[in-house]
Amino acid sequence: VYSQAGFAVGGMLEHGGLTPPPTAGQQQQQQQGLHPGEHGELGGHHCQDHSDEETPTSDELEQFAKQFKQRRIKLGFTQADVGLALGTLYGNVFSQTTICRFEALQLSFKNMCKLKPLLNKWLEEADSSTGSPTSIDKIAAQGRKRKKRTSIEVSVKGVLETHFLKCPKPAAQEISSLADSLQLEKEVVRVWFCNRRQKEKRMTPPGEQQQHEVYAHGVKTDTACHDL
Amino acid sequence: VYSQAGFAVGGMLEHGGLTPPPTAGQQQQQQQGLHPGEHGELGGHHCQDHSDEETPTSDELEQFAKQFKQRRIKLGFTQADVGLALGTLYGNVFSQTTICRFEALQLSFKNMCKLKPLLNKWLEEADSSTGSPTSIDKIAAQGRKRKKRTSIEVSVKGVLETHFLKCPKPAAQEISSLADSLQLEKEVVRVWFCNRRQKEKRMTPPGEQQQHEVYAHGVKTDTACHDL
DNA sequence: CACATTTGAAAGGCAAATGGAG
DNA sequence: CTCCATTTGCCTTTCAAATGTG
Repeated sequence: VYSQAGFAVGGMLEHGGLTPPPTAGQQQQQQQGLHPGEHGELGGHHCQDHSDEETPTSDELEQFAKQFKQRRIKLGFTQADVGLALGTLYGNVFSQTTICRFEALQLSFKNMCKLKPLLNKWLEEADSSTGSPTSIDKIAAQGRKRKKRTSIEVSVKGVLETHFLKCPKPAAQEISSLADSLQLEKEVVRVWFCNRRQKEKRMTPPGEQQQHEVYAHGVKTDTACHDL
Repeated sequence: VYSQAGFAVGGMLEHGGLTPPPTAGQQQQQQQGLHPGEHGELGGHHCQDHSDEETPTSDELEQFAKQFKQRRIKLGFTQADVGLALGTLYGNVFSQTTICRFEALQLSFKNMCKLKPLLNKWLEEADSSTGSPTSIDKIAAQGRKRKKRTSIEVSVKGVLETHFLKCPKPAAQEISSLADSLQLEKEVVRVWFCNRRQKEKRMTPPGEQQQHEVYAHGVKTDTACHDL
């Protein structure tokens, strides 16, 4: 949705090496997500960076992202390849989506800063081993840190939704039995309700005040929804 | 015949603690009855039915796709996983996108017919090996058949586009030198022009009479574009 | 738990690759 | 080789699952 108007079609046809972006006269529209400015707000604790890397500026990030993409493509890797490689190399897999966002500068500033070192490392790695384009040992990375995202079936979602309407805040026990009957982990169901509530919140503000259901009972802090 | 009747599959002994089938609430579709009857929808095709597999009807495909998705999810695989697995199993990798399209019935009838057997095979495989969730030997599939899609950089595209405007039908030699200067395979460039021409065609028909640019030179059927 | 944020599975757009016919 | 139809995938985007913080 963002215009991403930045591409200056420089006729640069460098081969082999890659020239740092032209820096030709550019206007560069305002960045939407990157505002490095305020990391001092919560008591002066600056981004703890390794000695070798300090908090980059938005411009640096932008430059890096651009170059990263260029090289990646030149080396013949897809975003997905990179995401996977990060896992095999540093035990921290990422999805193609995340790499995409990084390249498009669609992550938060903090998030960008966090990923940059990793990607930079990968880039060096990939670059150096250009000579050996052989099997980039795709040994599956086992050290997966984040839980794999669960896909919830449409029909199952329907059931959950129904329950939510009846009781947006089920007690632990109810969650258990629900999870049980749906063959889902209890944790997944619990989180689903949390997220569902968040969603409800997000959607309500705009004028709509469907207050009947929610506090008609007068009970508020209670988790009572005993009727199923 | 596909033993698709087994969806309900109560069995699956899961030491983990999974409870048998839900059976609660409405049970989604449960009719397994195949309707070998009506055929002839989706155009009068005549799918080459191999000896072992009958050409499925649209309904059958729909049923299969639906069940396929359900089981895939239940087994905890992503579309991407499946695509990859097809490669390791039968040397025919597919992207997540394709699996997605299959499930959503967004492929041509012929295409659906072609993929169904493969997916069915995978499904059986995956199903049976439920007990051994161990490393699903993701040995990279070597037998890649289709060439990996080349990503063409934005700036490079710009250059190609420029050339196209000057000469939509460059001679082999020109293609060579162009490919050379852009560091792309000649074949990639050739195909790019082919595809570009197709695109041009697609966009023109609707009343557009964009004759100015194209044949301003007066040369039309000629492949002459000697001025670069 | 609420709320903010990170992150990914699936789906959509466009086009790269393929195959058949001339 | 071309054109053209078709298959197929890279990148993108949406919605929400998972995680982090108070």
